[in-house]
Amino acid sequence: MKGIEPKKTFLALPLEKQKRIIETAASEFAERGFKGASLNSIVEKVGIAKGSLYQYFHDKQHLFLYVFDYGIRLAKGALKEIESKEISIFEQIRYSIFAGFRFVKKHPLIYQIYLKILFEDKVPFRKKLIGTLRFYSHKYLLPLLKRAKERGEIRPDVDLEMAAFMLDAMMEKMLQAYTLSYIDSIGLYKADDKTINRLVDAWIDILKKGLANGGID
Amino acid sequence: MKGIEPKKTFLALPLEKQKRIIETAASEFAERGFKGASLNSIVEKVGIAKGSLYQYFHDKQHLFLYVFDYGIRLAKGALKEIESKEISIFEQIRYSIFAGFRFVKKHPLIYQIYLKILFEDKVPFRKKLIGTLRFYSHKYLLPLLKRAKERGEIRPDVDLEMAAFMLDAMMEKMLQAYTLSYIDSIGLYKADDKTINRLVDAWIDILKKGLANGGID
DNA sequence: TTATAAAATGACCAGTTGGTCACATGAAAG
DNA sequence: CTTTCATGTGACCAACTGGTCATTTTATAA
Repeated sequence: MKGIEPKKTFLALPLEKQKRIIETAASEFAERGFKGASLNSIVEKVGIAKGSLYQYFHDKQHLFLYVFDYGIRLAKGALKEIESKEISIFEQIRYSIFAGFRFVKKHPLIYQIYLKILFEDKVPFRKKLIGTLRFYSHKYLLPLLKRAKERGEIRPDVDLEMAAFMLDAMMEKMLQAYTLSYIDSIGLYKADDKTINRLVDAWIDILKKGLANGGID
Repeated sequence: MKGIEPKKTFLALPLEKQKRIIETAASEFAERGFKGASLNSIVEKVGIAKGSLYQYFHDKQHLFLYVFDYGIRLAKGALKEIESKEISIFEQIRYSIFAGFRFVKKHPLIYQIYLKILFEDKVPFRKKLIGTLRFYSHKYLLPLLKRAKERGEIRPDVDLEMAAFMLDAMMEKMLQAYTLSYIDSIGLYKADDKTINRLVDAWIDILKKGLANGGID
């Protein structure tokens, strides 16, 4: 899905106008999803004719893919190279969730588009699109966990596939709770850094030690 | 949101016809969400005139709420009274996730509707609707955890609010992975009971003991 | 059988959608 | 100044949407 190009006409536009079009479209897709987004609404808000939009993009899908790809490029490297750092797995996890919060704070629209299309009907290339934005995927987490196990930071009998799945589920839900009030139940919605820190601390503590009382079991 | 009633005309219909209408509508909402669902498509599949649908329900929203409510009634008591059982918190959690799997197996359409409207734009009464289907909510989990802590099954310094949030996130994701292939990464998608058992065992193990090596930290 | 009420029907409506295209505008080239 | 050509435009299109309603069909009652 890399490198979606608009028509040349669009690239000839003043950068300011390009930006206005992209951001207006992103806002529309974030609010209404792919199918629900209205091109009429977009051109009206931007202040251009409908025909002009079709000088820039072949169709709705082309515009959508370009907007998403544009967002991805902005976010590039959000999680870059945490792996290489010489810190414990739990510090790596902490860095990862902070990176996620930083991303949804800085690019709320692209994250909202991601949420909209997660379960939406017949979104073009959904699997590929959400794949590019799921930083907490197996592909990312599993190597971290494996190396941690080799270093002895993780119990040798832990099922790492399951551990990655669990981390993914919890981190994703935290970002959702930060973004949508009706998902939140622990005060994460638009929380300040101090609150986030406190919650992440509590989270990591349970991650490390588990819930059970009395050491091993 | 309890007790959504259709018009009397609908209730006078043969039960078989009622069922056909509800199930066809449920299938349409499950596939396309609230806004995306087409009444034309529904009446065509059922084989009735458009006007007839409006003899049964006031409008699209009324039909939607009735279909959802109907699904809820079927599912009623899926998690009933686990709390009262004299088993450990981890057995209670195990029962809870099994109850969830049983539900999405038995009523896949209503669960798919739930997923569709989770992030959809402007769904009527979304918060209330998803509230009725989120069995793993704070309201349900927190009392369980509190009693478990009092019984000494959970470490006394565990943040129970966070623990409930974590359990919610992971259990929800398991049901999603069971339902949608593109969410799954550990072989949960439409998994058989044996596989589910194995995965739940691995999950509970990590829940209890945590990830960290070496007991307390 | 007839009269009355209830329910089923589908043509129709206004509104919206994504997309098109003949034309107007403007800038550059000769 | 004129010609050429890329860009901008918005009326227009067919396809669809949720919703209406005069009319017909069916069931009930007298």
